[in-house]
Amino acid sequence: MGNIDTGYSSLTEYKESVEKDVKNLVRKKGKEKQERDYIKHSSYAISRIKEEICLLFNNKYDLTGDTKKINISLPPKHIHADLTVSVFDYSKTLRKSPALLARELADFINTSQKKYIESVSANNGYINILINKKEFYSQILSSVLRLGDKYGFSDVYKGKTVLIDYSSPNIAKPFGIGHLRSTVIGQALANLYYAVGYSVIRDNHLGDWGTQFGALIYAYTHWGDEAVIAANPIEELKNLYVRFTEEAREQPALKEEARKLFSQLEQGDEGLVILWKKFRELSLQEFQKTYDRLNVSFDCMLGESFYTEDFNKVIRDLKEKGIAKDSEDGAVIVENLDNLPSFLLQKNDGSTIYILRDVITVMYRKRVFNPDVVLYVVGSEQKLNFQQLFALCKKAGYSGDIKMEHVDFGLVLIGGVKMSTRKGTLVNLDEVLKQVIAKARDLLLEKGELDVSVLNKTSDTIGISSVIYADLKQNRNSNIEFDWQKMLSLESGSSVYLQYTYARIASILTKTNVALPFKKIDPIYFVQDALEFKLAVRLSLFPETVLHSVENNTPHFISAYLEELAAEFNNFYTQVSILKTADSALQKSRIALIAAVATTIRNGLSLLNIPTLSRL
RNA sequence: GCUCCUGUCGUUCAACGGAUAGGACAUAGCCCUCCGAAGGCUGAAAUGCAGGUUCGAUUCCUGCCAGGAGCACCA
Repeated sequence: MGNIDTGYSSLTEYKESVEKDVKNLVRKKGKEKQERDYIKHSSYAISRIKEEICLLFNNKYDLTGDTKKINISLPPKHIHADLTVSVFDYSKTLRKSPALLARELADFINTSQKKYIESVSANNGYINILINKKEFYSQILSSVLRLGDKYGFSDVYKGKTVLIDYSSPNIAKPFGIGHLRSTVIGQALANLYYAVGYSVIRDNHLGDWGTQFGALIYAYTHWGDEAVIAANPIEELKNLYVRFTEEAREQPALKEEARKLFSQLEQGDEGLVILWKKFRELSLQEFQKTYDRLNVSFDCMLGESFYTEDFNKVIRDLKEKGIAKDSEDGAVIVENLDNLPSFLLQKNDGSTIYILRDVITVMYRKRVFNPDVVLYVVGSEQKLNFQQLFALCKKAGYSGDIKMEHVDFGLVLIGGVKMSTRKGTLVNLDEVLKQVIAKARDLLLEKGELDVSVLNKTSDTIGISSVIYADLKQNRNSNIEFDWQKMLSLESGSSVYLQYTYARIASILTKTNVALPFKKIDPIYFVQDALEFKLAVRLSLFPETVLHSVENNTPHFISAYLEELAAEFNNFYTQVSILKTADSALQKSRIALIAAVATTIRNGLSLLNIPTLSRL
């Protein structure tokens, strides 16, 4: 965080100051790991059910005994049951037909002693479960309300460390809607991994090094206008860069100039370092505004510029290991690695190229953070590069047993093709936010009765949320066709639906004078409507959903879950009046239920880095 | 040319190899004197084509078709 303006004036000083920040960070994370309170996953009601099933299965057949492998979910609508477990996996290992196995297991379970399960029935390869409602219901509600904003968290990955490399915008280029994807997916994953017990290092791997800076320096010194830049830094730096690429097309010699300048920068040329530092800081100030709006934060911003030390040593080592070699013109290349296309490591003028800096980054991360997992949240167009990077690091022994994963995502397309800065088809994130906030504001004014002081804040929150949510609700790997109308939609299927549901509940709770969170709920089962119990069962699956989402790096599992939960609540809401419930014990029980729903919606959205409002 | 990704209602997205393929927008209707209608309820509407694997395929394999991305001195 602290390396925006540390007053350095040379590359050496810059790196020293960053090193110091990193040392503090490592200490801080170590301490946090020690002192953090973890919530036992086994304490959740759903875990107890799974354990019971697991035990019963193992009593009948000698199955693996791993609770994690029990596949539990809600049954489809037409099945009358609370939960369902499939036996397909076991049917393969036991070489029995799914239908027969399910029947045998169901019969066995029905004649055994049970605590949480009332009874089961077999259907095809499924075992449909009726739960001991009294026991289960009170356990779920009390755990949601007791844990509050920690409901859904667990200790499953306690002790593990993950480093997440995300956002990583390029200096001197506007923050496009494409970078939003890496930023919001990365931030959601950071929240999710933390929730299941990981120690999380959030690293913004800035694109602040490379030949582009040679180009930028050339453009700046030849065409730059100080006053224009001061007025609108990023826009002007972008214009300079665009002008450079245009002119370089006419005169290829300019590219040579840019390479030369970058090479000099890399060798620490004082004048060039000052320019580079200026570009970097101007950009970071702009980026910070965007991060603040999105409520995104990092533990460190170790850009590419930080990983250039000792690259000759690495090159030498890779050559000795027979992985890299000199090409005829003096560059360094890697050939025949795992059948991947060969690639360049170092240019023939001795300066570094991105993949070499990535290798050094891996080594640094291994040495300093020693993570179990590293996630690269980067677009799918870089898939090949990561295959090459991972293969090289593995072969050279640089990554040890770190699990490195490219969490790729599709492009944001416009008119079916990739957005491009040069073609001017890049949609600026600020522009999107501006419009969506204006739309939210109009809508709020239409609904009336909001005083101006909260109007701005609320429309900001709604607008920004819906942009984040639109991205996170879909599977990462497919391309997104950018569509203004869809982007500006604030109806069902947007974050507003969830925030609206939350606000509805908050409103009821205010009217019943119940402050959230309330600590105690009577452990009595008092359910009149079938929907109440169904809601509770769905609530119990939230911790499972969080885990599932982490295991697949898919934040959209959370949004899907929340939308189903909200829909079920809204249905309940139209059928039952909480305020008019005559029986006071029943009313109390219902209040606890909706409070638990609200808590879960809030927690889920918060994992996606989206805030809730008690009033829209 | 080679490699990878994606083809699902009109549109845009879901669906660990599993039960009747699910939502949203649009569309045809219904529901506010009643806890917030930014809501709820009821319709119509889809797995690119051809084979294969098996108890079962939108999902896995092969071929074809269509769209997108990548393939050394950019990142």
